[in-house]
Order: sequence, then structure tokens, then C-alpha cells
Amino acid sequence: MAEQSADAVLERAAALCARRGVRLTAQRRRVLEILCASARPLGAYDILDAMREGPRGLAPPTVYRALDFLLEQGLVHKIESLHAFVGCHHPEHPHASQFLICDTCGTVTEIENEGITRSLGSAASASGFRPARPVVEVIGICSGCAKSDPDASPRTTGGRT
Amino acid sequence: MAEQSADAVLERAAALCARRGVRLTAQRRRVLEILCASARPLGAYDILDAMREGPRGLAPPTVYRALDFLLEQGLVHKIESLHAFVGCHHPEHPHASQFLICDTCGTVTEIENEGITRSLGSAASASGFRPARPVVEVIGICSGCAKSDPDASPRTTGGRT
DNA sequence: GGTGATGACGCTACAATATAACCTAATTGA
DNA sequence: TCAATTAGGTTATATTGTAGCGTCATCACC
Repeated sequence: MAEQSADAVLERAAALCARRGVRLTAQRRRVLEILCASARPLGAYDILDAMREGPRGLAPPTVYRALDFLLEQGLVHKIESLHAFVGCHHPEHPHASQFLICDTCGTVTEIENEGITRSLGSAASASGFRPARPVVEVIGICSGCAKSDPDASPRTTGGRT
Repeated sequence: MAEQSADAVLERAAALCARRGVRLTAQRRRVLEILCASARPLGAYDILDAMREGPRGLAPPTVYRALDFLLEQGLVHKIESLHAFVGCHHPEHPHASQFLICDTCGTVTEIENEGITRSLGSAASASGFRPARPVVEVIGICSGCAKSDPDASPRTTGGRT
């Protein structure tokens, strides 16, 4: 996510980890760095490739372990419908993960919509369901792409899944 | 989904397809049947196994092709966070797909919450985003599991992804 | 400074999910 | 009936994610 300086995000992540008594090791930091430097979500193997550009050859478990850590700490999010990961902009406070995913240009926008959060909560409690991890991913076409191609239709099948 | 007679669902699916002029072939019907008979979401390879119990040996593309068709027709839904599929209860009218997924017993409940739909819509339009396919999957613990084990904590990592 | 416990990582192998590509068979519409 | 279209069979392979094990680093404590 390039909208904030990656440095700033990294710095805040380090502070957060220190405060929580967990270790932001070199590998974990590197993965976070790569994710923050990307404007779009990256697959685990994309990250792996990026890390291999350095000296050493790494294997998938290294990346997945770093991602597990970063997910637990709320420093990155997983986009389930893309099998991909993005850096989080505001890891300081817990929040639902809600995303707008452009099917044309691939950019992902994290939103924090109180209405969605509230509706989800009341829908869950109406059925006695105890929510732990909400996944909200709206796939569609972002305003930029809609403008440049007003007739664009999503690659995604149907509209009624 | 066993809450409605699978026969009834199948019958309505056939009628829908006829009305739409698309073909609910034997393979497609079989996949839908298997999904409707299951109380829980099934992976593509689970379906494949179930289909292999008959005479012939089938390959993955057969199942994935049938699933693509059923998804397009809104007869099944994909649960992104589980890489699995469920039959849809009310394919007649288009609807957002919203699910409560129990992390303990694995059951998936499809809900249709007007508030969620509305919030998603307004959040999207606020950013000029044209939504095509909303993915709403709340992972947590269902009321039944919460009752039988009040301290159950989700298998899912963290609460703050 | 040792030392044992724990956590992080390298590495190999493999499991699970999904698709490409090509060909044959069935169905449709004229 | 025949050409066009759609569905399905088959092989191979791509993509995503884990298990399991050994080694090294770090930390708490003596």
C-alpha cells in the first residue's frame, strides 16, 4: 500500500511489536516491507519471489510463517477471494477487515464502515452466533476503471453468486 | 443443505434452468444433488469423490465445470474462506451471499440481511465503486457450539486480521 | 559466563486446490 | 442431415498451502 510512506508503517509496526513483546524479525519485517511497497495485493509466492531477489534462496514455509505472524499481529490482511495479502494501514486499533476489490485494475481499498460492522454484529447476535473474524470483500469495479471504461463488466462470473 | 428437501431444490433448479434456457445436465444435476444432500460445505474434491462412487472415474475439470455453471446460475455459492461450496436455498431471486460459518462444527448458515446489503451498497457508492459480487463470511462460533462449550475459542488465528 | 527452554528459520517433501489444452460426443437450430 | 455450438473426458500441470525435522538464535535463569 503506497498511500502511506512504507517507512512510517514499518516504524509503527516495530513500535507495536515492541509494546506487545513480540519480535519483528528481519524476515517478518521484509515481508511487511514488500507488502507495503506494493500497490496491490500479493500472493505468497509473489512475496517469495521478491525475497529471492536478494542473495539467498528461500522456501515457501518461510513466507507463510512470516505471514502468519503478521496476520496474528494485525499488520497484514488476507484477501480470501484473491488468495493474496495486503499490508494494513492502521494496525493500532482492532478493526473489521472490509475491502473493495477492483476486478479490472486489481487494486484493493480497505474501508472501515461502521454501518457494515454494526449490521454484521446484529445479524450475528440475532442467530446467537459469536463472530470472531468477519470477511467482507466486495468485488467490483473501482471508480477509476469505471470512468475509463464505462461499460466494463467484471471478469467475475455472474452477479448472483 | 438438508433443511429443505433436496428433491424440492432440485426440482426448482430444473424449472429455473428451463425458464432461462440453460441446460441442467446430468453431471450438473449430480453435483447440485451432492451439495444439497450435505449439511456442510464440500470441497471440489469431496464432490469428486462422491461422484466417483458411481461407476466411472471422473477428473477435476468435470466437477469444476459443473460448479462454474451452478455458480453462474446462482444455484450454489462458494465459501471463499473455506475453499468450499454450498447449495443455495433460494436461487429464484438474486441476493447477496452472506454466511455465518461455525469454526467448531463447520456448519454454514446463509443469511439475507437487508442492513448488511444496504451498508455495503452505501459504502461502495461513497467511493464510486460499482459492486458486482459481495463476499460476506463471518467466521465464529454458532449458538449450538457456544452452548455446548461456552469457552470455545475459534481455531482461527487472532481476532484482528 | 554457562545452560536449558523456547522461538525462529532453512529445507525437503508433499497435500490440496484449481486450470490449460486438446479432443470427442451430444445437442441444437436451420 | 449437417454445421455450429456446447458439454464432457482426459492428461498434464499450475498454484496455493503444510508437515515434519533439524539447526541456530535468543532469552531467562542460575
